[in-house]
Amino acid sequence: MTRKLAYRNLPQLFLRAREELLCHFRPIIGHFGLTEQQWRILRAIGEHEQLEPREICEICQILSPSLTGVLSRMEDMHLVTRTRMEEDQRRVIVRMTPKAERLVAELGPLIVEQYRIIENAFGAELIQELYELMDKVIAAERGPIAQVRLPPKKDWSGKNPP
Amino acid sequence: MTRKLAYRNLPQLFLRAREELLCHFRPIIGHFGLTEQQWRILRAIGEHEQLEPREICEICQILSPSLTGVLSRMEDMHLVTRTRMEEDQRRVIVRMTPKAERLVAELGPLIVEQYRIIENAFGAELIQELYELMDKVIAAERGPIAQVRLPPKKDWSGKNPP
DNA sequence: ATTTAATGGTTAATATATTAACAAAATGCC
DNA sequence: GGCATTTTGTTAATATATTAACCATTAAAT
Repeated sequence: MTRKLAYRNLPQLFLRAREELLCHFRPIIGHFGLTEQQWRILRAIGEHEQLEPREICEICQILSPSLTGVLSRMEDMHLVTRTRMEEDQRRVIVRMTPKAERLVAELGPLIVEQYRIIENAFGAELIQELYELMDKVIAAERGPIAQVRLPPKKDWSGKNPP
Repeated sequence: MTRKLAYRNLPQLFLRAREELLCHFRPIIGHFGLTEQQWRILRAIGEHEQLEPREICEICQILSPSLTGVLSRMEDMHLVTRTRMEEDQRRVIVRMTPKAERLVAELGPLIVEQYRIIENAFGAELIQELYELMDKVIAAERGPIAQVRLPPKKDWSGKNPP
Protein backbone atom coordinates (compact mmCIF):
# COMPACT_ATOMS: atom_id res chain seq x y z
CA MET A 1 0.00 0.00 0.00
CA THR A 2 2.77 2.42 -0.82
CA ARG A 3 1.13 5.66 -1.84
CA LYS A 4 3.74 7.84 -3.46
CA LEU A 5 1.17 10.44 -4.45
CA ALA A 6 -1.74 12.02 -2.73
CA TYR A 7 -4.58 9.90 -4.07
CA ARG A 8 -7.39 12.39 -3.96
CA ASN A 9 -8.90 12.44 -7.37
CA LEU A 10 -12.13 14.30 -7.82
CA PRO A 11 -12.45 13.91 -11.60
CA GLN A 12 -12.20 10.18 -11.07
CA LEU A 13 -14.86 10.28 -8.38
CA PHE A 14 -17.14 12.22 -10.69
CA LEU A 15 -16.67 9.55 -13.30
CA ARG A 16 -17.58 6.79 -10.89
CA ALA A 17 -20.56 8.67 -9.56
CA ARG A 18 -21.77 9.26 -13.08
CA GLU A 19 -21.45 5.59 -13.88
CA GLU A 20 -23.26 4.73 -10.66
CA LEU A 21 -26.29 6.51 -12.05
CA LEU A 22 -25.93 5.87 -15.75
CA CYS A 23 -25.81 2.12 -15.39
CA HIS A 24 -29.48 2.26 -14.50
CA PHE A 25 -30.39 4.15 -17.66
CA ARG A 26 -28.17 2.44 -20.17
CA PRO A 27 -30.40 -0.62 -20.48
CA ILE A 28 -33.39 1.57 -21.27
CA ILE A 29 -31.60 3.61 -23.89
CA GLY A 30 -30.03 0.56 -25.44
CA HIS A 31 -33.39 -1.16 -25.61
CA PHE A 32 -34.48 1.49 -28.10
CA GLY A 33 -31.38 1.07 -30.20
CA LEU A 34 -29.87 4.37 -29.13
CA THR A 35 -26.49 5.25 -27.72
CA GLU A 36 -26.10 7.47 -24.73
CA GLN A 37 -25.06 10.46 -26.84
CA GLN A 38 -27.85 9.99 -29.32
CA TRP A 39 -30.35 10.06 -26.49
CA ARG A 40 -28.72 13.14 -24.95
CA ILE A 41 -29.11 14.90 -28.27
CA LEU A 42 -32.70 13.86 -28.85
CA ARG A 43 -33.54 14.96 -25.37
CA ALA A 44 -31.90 18.33 -25.88
CA ILE A 45 -33.71 18.95 -29.14
CA GLY A 46 -36.92 17.80 -27.51
CA GLU A 47 -36.53 20.57 -24.99
CA HIS A 48 -35.71 23.28 -27.53
CA GLU A 49 -37.59 22.29 -30.70
CA GLN A 50 -34.50 22.99 -32.78
CA LEU A 51 -30.82 23.55 -32.16
CA GLU A 52 -27.65 24.41 -34.00
CA PRO A 53 -24.69 22.04 -33.73
CA ARG A 54 -22.63 24.34 -31.55
CA GLU A 55 -25.57 24.65 -29.15
CA ILE A 56 -25.84 20.89 -28.99
CA CYS A 57 -22.12 20.72 -28.28
CA GLU A 58 -22.52 23.02 -25.33
CA ILE A 59 -25.68 21.46 -23.93
CA CYS A 60 -24.62 17.85 -24.41
CA GLN A 61 -20.95 18.25 -23.62
CA ILE A 62 -19.88 16.84 -26.96
CA LEU A 63 -16.99 18.20 -28.98
CA SER A 64 -17.64 19.48 -32.45
CA PRO A 65 -15.77 16.84 -34.44
CA SER A 66 -17.47 14.15 -32.45
CA LEU A 67 -20.89 15.64 -32.99
CA THR A 68 -20.46 15.67 -36.74
CA GLY A 69 -20.32 11.91 -36.76
CA VAL A 70 -23.11 11.37 -34.28
CA LEU A 71 -25.48 13.63 -36.20
CA SER A 72 -24.51 12.02 -39.45
CA ARG A 73 -25.41 8.59 -38.11
CA MET A 74 -28.63 9.89 -36.62
CA GLU A 75 -29.48 11.32 -40.00
CA ASP A 76 -28.91 7.90 -41.56
CA MET A 77 -31.30 6.47 -38.97
CA HIS A 78 -33.87 9.11 -39.91
CA LEU A 79 -33.92 10.51 -36.41
CA VAL A 80 -32.85 14.08 -37.21
CA THR A 81 -32.63 16.42 -40.18
CA ARG A 82 -29.91 18.97 -40.85
CA THR A 83 -30.82 22.03 -42.89
CA ARG A 84 -28.42 24.83 -43.75
CA MET A 85 -29.59 28.34 -42.81
CA GLU A 86 -30.43 30.71 -45.66
CA GLU A 87 -29.08 33.89 -44.10
CA ASP A 88 -25.83 32.34 -42.88
CA GLN A 89 -24.54 29.55 -45.05
CA ARG A 90 -22.18 28.36 -42.35
CA ARG A 91 -24.82 27.56 -39.79
CA VAL A 92 -27.09 24.54 -39.62
CA ILE A 93 -30.40 23.74 -37.94
CA VAL A 94 -30.96 20.31 -36.43
CA ARG A 95 -34.51 19.08 -35.92
CA MET A 96 -36.17 15.84 -34.89
CA THR A 97 -38.10 13.75 -37.37
CA PRO A 98 -41.63 12.59 -36.48
CA LYS A 99 -40.17 9.15 -35.99
CA ALA A 100 -37.79 10.50 -33.38
CA GLU A 101 -40.62 12.33 -31.67
CA ARG A 102 -42.53 9.09 -31.31
CA LEU A 103 -39.38 7.49 -29.95
CA VAL A 104 -38.91 10.23 -27.37
CA ALA A 105 -42.58 9.98 -26.44
CA GLU A 106 -42.01 6.33 -25.55
CA LEU A 107 -38.54 6.57 -24.10
CA GLY A 108 -38.84 9.82 -22.14
CA PRO A 109 -41.38 8.67 -19.57
CA LEU A 110 -39.35 5.56 -18.85
CA ILE A 111 -36.32 7.70 -18.09
CA VAL A 112 -38.36 9.92 -15.82
CA GLU A 113 -39.73 6.90 -14.04
CA GLN A 114 -36.27 5.43 -13.60
CA TYR A 115 -35.16 8.74 -12.14
CA ARG A 116 -37.90 8.47 -9.56
CA ILE A 117 -36.78 4.99 -8.62
CA ILE A 118 -33.20 6.14 -8.23
CA GLU A 119 -34.17 9.20 -6.27
CA ASN A 120 -36.01 6.95 -3.85
CA ALA A 121 -33.08 4.58 -3.53
CA PHE A 122 -30.54 7.35 -2.99
CA GLY A 123 -32.76 9.53 -0.89
CA ALA A 124 -34.25 12.79 -2.04
CA GLU A 125 -32.08 14.91 0.20
CA LEU A 126 -28.85 13.42 -1.19
CA ILE A 127 -30.04 14.11 -4.73
CA GLN A 128 -30.94 17.65 -3.74
CA GLU A 129 -27.52 18.24 -2.22
CA LEU A 130 -25.90 16.88 -5.34
CA TYR A 131 -27.72 19.32 -7.57
CA GLU A 132 -26.73 22.21 -5.36
CA LEU A 133 -23.08 21.24 -5.19
CA MET A 134 -22.84 20.60 -8.91
CA ASP A 135 -24.24 24.05 -9.49
CA LYS A 136 -21.56 25.50 -7.29
CA VAL A 137 -18.88 23.67 -9.25
CA ILE A 138 -20.23 24.49 -12.68
CA ALA A 139 -22.07 27.77 -12.61
CA ALA A 140 -19.95 29.59 -10.07
CA GLU A 141 -18.21 32.79 -11.08
CA ARG A 142 -14.54 32.26 -10.51
CA GLY A 143 -11.63 34.24 -11.75
CA PRO A 144 -9.27 32.52 -14.16
CA ILE A 145 -7.45 29.63 -12.53
CA ALA A 146 -3.68 29.58 -12.69
CA GLN A 147 -1.70 26.86 -14.44
CA VAL A 148 1.42 25.41 -12.93
CA ARG A 149 4.58 26.20 -14.82
CA LEU A 150 5.61 23.34 -17.07
CA PRO A 151 9.22 22.19 -17.48
CA PRO A 152 10.81 22.07 -20.92
CA LYS A 153 9.55 19.23 -23.05
CA LYS A 154 11.29 15.89 -23.27
CA ASP A 155 10.38 12.97 -25.47
CA TRP A 156 8.78 10.69 -22.92
CA SER A 157 6.63 8.90 -25.42
CA GLY A 158 9.57 7.91 -27.59
CA LYS A 159 9.66 4.26 -28.58
CA ASN A 160 13.29 3.71 -27.71
CA PRO A 161 14.33 1.70 -24.67
CA PRO A 162 15.02 3.82 -21.58
CA MET B 1 -38.28 27.13 -24.21
CA THR B 2 -40.69 24.22 -24.51
CA ARG B 3 -39.56 21.59 -22.07
CA LYS B 4 -41.38 18.40 -22.86
CA LEU B 5 -39.35 16.44 -20.35
CA ALA B 6 -38.16 17.05 -16.87
CA TYR B 7 -34.65 18.29 -17.57
CA ARG B 8 -32.90 17.17 -14.44
CA ASN B 9 -29.88 15.25 -15.50
CA LEU B 10 -27.42 14.34 -12.84
CA PRO B 11 -25.09 12.19 -14.98
CA GLN B 12 -24.74 15.12 -17.34
CA LEU B 13 -23.90 17.43 -14.46
CA PHE B 14 -21.26 15.01 -13.26
CA LEU B 15 -19.75 15.06 -16.71
CA ARG B 16 -19.61 18.84 -16.78
CA ALA B 17 -18.22 19.04 -13.27
CA ARG B 18 -15.56 16.53 -14.18
CA GLU B 19 -14.60 18.56 -17.23
CA GLU B 20 -14.54 21.72 -15.13
CA LEU B 21 -11.70 20.18 -13.14
CA LEU B 22 -10.02 18.07 -15.73
CA CYS B 23 -9.45 20.94 -18.13
CA HIS B 24 -6.86 22.27 -15.70
CA PHE B 25 -4.93 19.03 -15.67
CA ARG B 26 -5.14 18.06 -19.31
CA PRO B 27 -2.44 20.53 -20.41
CA ILE B 28 -0.03 19.11 -17.86
CA ILE B 29 -0.63 15.52 -18.85
CA GLY B 30 -0.50 16.31 -22.54
CA HIS B 31 2.77 18.16 -22.07
CA PHE B 32 4.36 14.86 -21.11
CA GLY B 33 2.94 13.07 -24.11
CA LEU B 34 0.42 11.10 -22.08
CA THR B 35 -3.30 10.68 -22.45
CA GLU B 36 -5.62 11.01 -19.52
CA GLN B 37 -6.09 7.25 -19.20
CA GLN B 38 -2.39 6.53 -19.48
CA TRP B 39 -1.76 8.90 -16.61
CA ARG B 40 -4.56 7.40 -14.54
CA ILE B 41 -2.95 4.01 -14.98
CA LEU B 42 0.58 5.15 -14.17
CA ARG B 43 -0.72 6.89 -11.11
CA ALA B 44 -2.57 3.77 -9.98
CA ILE B 45 0.47 1.58 -10.43
CA GLY B 46 2.56 4.20 -8.68
CA GLU B 47 0.36 3.81 -5.65
CA HIS B 48 0.39 0.00 -5.62
CA GLU B 49 3.77 -0.97 -7.10
CA GLN B 50 2.09 -3.54 -9.32
CA LEU B 51 -1.41 -4.34 -10.46
CA GLU B 52 -3.31 -6.88 -12.48
CA PRO B 53 -5.41 -5.67 -15.41
CA ARG B 54 -8.75 -6.30 -13.72
CA GLU B 55 -7.56 -4.27 -10.72
CA ILE B 56 -6.61 -1.42 -13.02
CA CYS B 57 -10.03 -1.65 -14.62
CA GLU B 58 -11.70 -1.24 -11.27
CA ILE B 59 -9.44 1.50 -9.96
CA CYS B 60 -9.29 3.51 -13.16
CA GLN B 61 -12.84 2.95 -14.32
CA ILE B 62 -11.73 1.48 -17.62
CA LEU B 63 -13.41 -1.48 -19.26
CA SER B 64 -11.38 -4.55 -19.96
CA PRO B 65 -11.38 -4.42 -23.77
CA SER B 66 -10.37 -0.79 -23.64
CA LEU B 67 -7.57 -1.46 -21.20
CA THR B 68 -6.04 -4.10 -23.45
CA GLY B 69 -5.35 -1.45 -26.06
CA VAL B 70 -4.14 1.19 -23.65
CA LEU B 71 -1.68 -1.18 -22.00
CA SER B 72 -0.50 -2.40 -25.34
CA ARG B 73 0.31 1.14 -26.44
CA MET B 74 1.97 1.91 -23.13
CA GLU B 75 4.08 -1.16 -23.59
CA ASP B 76 5.13 0.11 -27.02
CA MET B 77 6.12 3.38 -25.36
CA HIS B 78 8.18 1.42 -22.81
CA LEU B 79 6.14 2.78 -19.92
CA VAL B 80 4.89 -0.52 -18.52
CA THR B 81 5.71 -4.21 -18.68
CA ARG B 82 3.25 -7.07 -18.75
CA THR B 83 4.39 -10.41 -17.35
CA ARG B 84 2.24 -13.48 -17.15
CA MET B 85 1.98 -15.12 -13.74
CA GLU B 86 3.63 -18.51 -13.30
CA GLU B 87 1.05 -20.02 -10.99
CA ASP B 88 -1.96 -18.82 -12.96
CA GLN B 89 -1.35 -18.56 -16.67
CA ARG B 90 -4.47 -16.44 -17.18
CA ARG B 91 -3.38 -13.60 -14.98
CA VAL B 92 -0.92 -10.84 -15.75
CA ILE B 93 1.15 -8.43 -13.70
CA VAL B 94 1.58 -4.86 -14.89
CA ARG B 95 4.55 -2.85 -13.65
CA MET B 96 6.11 0.50 -14.42
CA THR B 97 9.43 0.76 -16.18
CA PRO B 98 12.18 2.95 -14.69
CA LYS B 99 11.45 5.42 -17.46
CA ALA B 100 7.84 5.68 -16.32
CA GLU B 101 8.95 6.11 -12.74
CA ARG B 102 11.06 9.08 -13.74
CA LEU B 103 8.08 10.44 -15.64
CA VAL B 104 5.80 10.08 -12.64
CA ALA B 105 8.43 11.68 -10.45
CA GLU B 106 8.30 14.76 -12.68
CA LEU B 107 4.62 14.80 -13.47
CA GLY B 108 3.16 13.85 -10.10
CA PRO B 109 4.23 16.93 -8.15
CA LEU B 110 2.83 19.18 -10.86
CA ILE B 111 -0.55 17.50 -10.56
CA VAL B 112 -0.48 17.87 -6.80
CA GLU B 113 0.44 21.52 -7.16
CA GLN B 114 -2.36 22.10 -9.65
CA TYR B 115 -4.75 20.47 -7.20
CA ARG B 116 -3.71 22.98 -4.59
CA ILE B 117 -4.36 25.85 -6.96
CA ILE B 118 -7.80 24.51 -7.80
CA GLU B 119 -8.65 23.85 -4.20
CA ASN B 120 -7.85 27.46 -3.45
CA ALA B 121 -9.94 28.73 -6.33
CA PHE B 122 -12.95 26.57 -5.48
CA GLY B 123 -12.63 26.91 -1.74
CA ALA B 124 -11.51 24.13 0.54
CA GLU B 125 -14.91 23.64 2.07
CA LEU B 126 -16.57 23.07 -1.32
CA ILE B 127 -13.96 20.49 -2.17
CA GLN B 128 -14.49 18.84 1.16
CA GLU B 129 -18.24 18.68 0.64
CA LEU B 130 -17.70 17.21 -2.79
CA TYR B 131 -15.58 14.38 -1.43
CA GLU B 132 -18.17 13.60 1.20
CA LEU B 133 -21.09 13.58 -1.21
CA MET B 134 -19.26 11.52 -3.78
CA ASP B 135 -18.54 8.97 -1.08
CA LYS B 136 -22.21 8.81 -0.28
CA VAL B 137 -23.04 8.22 -3.92
CA ILE B 138 -20.35 5.65 -4.56
CA ALA B 139 -19.58 3.76 -1.41
CA ALA B 140 -23.02 3.71 0.13
CA GLU B 141 -24.64 0.37 0.82
CA ARG B 142 -27.88 0.30 -1.09
CA GLY B 143 -30.08 -2.58 -1.94
CA PRO B 144 -30.47 -3.47 -5.59
CA ILE B 145 -32.19 -0.74 -7.56
CA ALA B 146 -35.26 -1.63 -9.59
CA GLN B 147 -35.42 -1.29 -13.35
CA VAL B 148 -38.48 0.06 -15.10
CA ARG B 149 -40.34 -2.47 -17.20
CA LEU B 150 -39.43 -2.15 -20.87
CA PRO B 151 -41.97 -2.38 -23.68
CA PRO B 152 -41.52 -4.95 -26.46
CA LYS B 153 -38.75 -4.05 -28.86
CA LYS B 154 -39.39 -2.20 -32.08
CA ASP B 155 -36.87 -1.38 -34.78
CA TRP B 156 -36.33 2.30 -34.09
CA SER B 157 -32.88 2.37 -35.57
CA GLY B 158 -34.01 0.99 -38.91
CA LYS B 159 -32.81 2.94 -41.90
CA ASN B 160 -36.17 3.07 -43.58
CA PRO B 161 -38.12 6.33 -43.79
CA PRO B 162 -40.78 6.72 -41.08
C1' DA C 1 -13.66 47.79 -51.48
C1' DT C 2 -10.00 44.87 -50.01
C1' DT C 3 -7.79 42.61 -46.83
C1' DT C 4 -7.87 40.37 -42.47
C1' DA C 5 -9.52 38.06 -38.80
C1' DA C 6 -13.11 35.42 -36.61
C1' DT C 7 -16.83 31.91 -36.83
C1' DG C 8 -19.15 27.36 -37.78
C1' DG C 9 -18.40 22.93 -39.48
C1' DT C 10 -15.95 19.28 -41.35
C1' DT C 11 -12.00 15.99 -42.23
C1' DA C 12 -8.14 13.24 -40.71
C1' DA C 13 -5.54 10.56 -37.48
C1' DT C 14 -5.21 8.41 -33.38
C1' DA C 15 -7.05 6.87 -28.80
C1' DT C 16 -10.66 5.21 -26.07
C1' DA C 17 -15.66 3.32 -25.06
C1' DT C 18 -19.00 -0.17 -25.60
C1' DT C 19 -21.06 -4.57 -26.59
C1' DA C 20 -20.68 -9.23 -28.05
C1' DA C 21 -18.22 -13.14 -28.92
C1' DC C 22 -14.23 -15.88 -28.02
C1' DA C 23 -10.14 -18.60 -26.08
C1' DA C 24 -7.38 -20.52 -22.60
C1' DA C 25 -6.59 -21.58 -18.06
C1' DA C 26 -8.37 -22.65 -13.55
C1' DT C 27 -12.10 -24.42 -10.38
C1' DG C 28 -15.76 -27.31 -8.78
C1' DC C 29 -18.24 -31.35 -9.09
C1' DC C 30 -19.35 -36.13 -10.09
C1' DG D 1 -9.97 -38.51 -14.52
C1' DG D 2 -13.46 -36.06 -17.12
C1' DC D 3 -16.72 -32.43 -17.85
C1' DA D 4 -19.40 -28.14 -16.93
C1' DT D 5 -18.62 -23.65 -15.07
C1' DT D 6 -16.21 -19.67 -13.87
C1' DT D 7 -12.48 -16.49 -14.31
C1' DT D 8 -9.15 -13.56 -16.98
C1' DG D 9 -7.92 -11.50 -21.08
C1' DT D 10 -8.32 -10.78 -25.75
C1' DT D 11 -10.38 -9.89 -30.52
C1' DA D 12 -13.80 -7.76 -33.47
C1' DA D 13 -17.01 -4.26 -34.83
C1' DT D 14 -18.88 -0.02 -34.20
C1' DA D 15 -19.32 4.56 -31.83
C1' DT D 16 -17.35 8.33 -29.61
C1' DA D 17 -13.26 11.42 -27.79
C1' DT D 18 -9.41 14.25 -28.72
C1' DT D 19 -6.22 17.18 -31.16
C1' DA D 20 -4.82 19.43 -35.26
C1' DA D 21 -5.54 21.05 -39.64
C1' DC D 22 -8.63 22.76 -43.02
C1' DC D 23 -12.48 25.24 -45.77
C1' DA D 24 -16.17 28.20 -46.64
C1' DT D 25 -18.54 32.02 -45.02
C1' DT D 26 -19.20 36.10 -42.56
C1' DA D 27 -17.84 40.04 -39.86
C1' DA D 28 -14.26 43.66 -38.91
C1' DA D 29 -10.62 46.64 -39.93
C1' DT D 30 -8.44 49.50 -42.74
